[in-house]
Amino acid sequence: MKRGRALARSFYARDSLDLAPALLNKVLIGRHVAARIVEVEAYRGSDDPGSHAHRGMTPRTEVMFGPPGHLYVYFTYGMHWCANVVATNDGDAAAVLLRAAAPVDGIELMRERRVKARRDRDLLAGPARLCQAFGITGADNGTDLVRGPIRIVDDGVAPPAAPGVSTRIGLSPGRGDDHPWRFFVPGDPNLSRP
DNA sequence: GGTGTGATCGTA
DNA sequence: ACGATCACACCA
Repeated sequence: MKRGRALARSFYARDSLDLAPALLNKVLIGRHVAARIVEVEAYRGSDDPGSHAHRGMTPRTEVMFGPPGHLYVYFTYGMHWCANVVATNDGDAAAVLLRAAAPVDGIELMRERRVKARRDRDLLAGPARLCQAFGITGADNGTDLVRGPIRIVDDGVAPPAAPGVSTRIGLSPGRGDDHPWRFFVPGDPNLSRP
């Protein structure tokens, strides 16, 4: 399932606000499926009240403070996994939440993993749905995106020249919900919100 | 299309 | 107590 050139460590080694839009239209590959990233959100550290890392490093957020190009996977609402790409923030935390993607390969396997999806556009439209379709769980926390088993590759499709930008989803008022740190491919049918 | 609600448990 | 959510019911 080789669909393009693997992203090098240097690609991830930048601020999350810079990395986030650059990840649009890249291809996430792993566990016998592949999908084009169409929606992301940037999270930062001590200066971002919406981030898990806002109050400093804990066992859960340790990976977010580590080297770039690794997965930060967290468990939420008692039942869902969500995946982030670790960026760099010079000793502070930085990561990009993968919020939605468009199926590229292995769509039948995605349907098997996402039995509750009513239609194909629901397979990857949301951070927890994306993880379910890829089989990503807490066991993948801290794994290296450069080495696998989950990778991101560039297949030649450039990020949108003018990405959609909005505030982040799911944050309580006052928790950095006014920062325009969500980026998406405008008009893509697989977005978590239309 | 939109809104409202319950599920379910690790983290702080 | 509360969540970087989802599925389903219901209304439009």
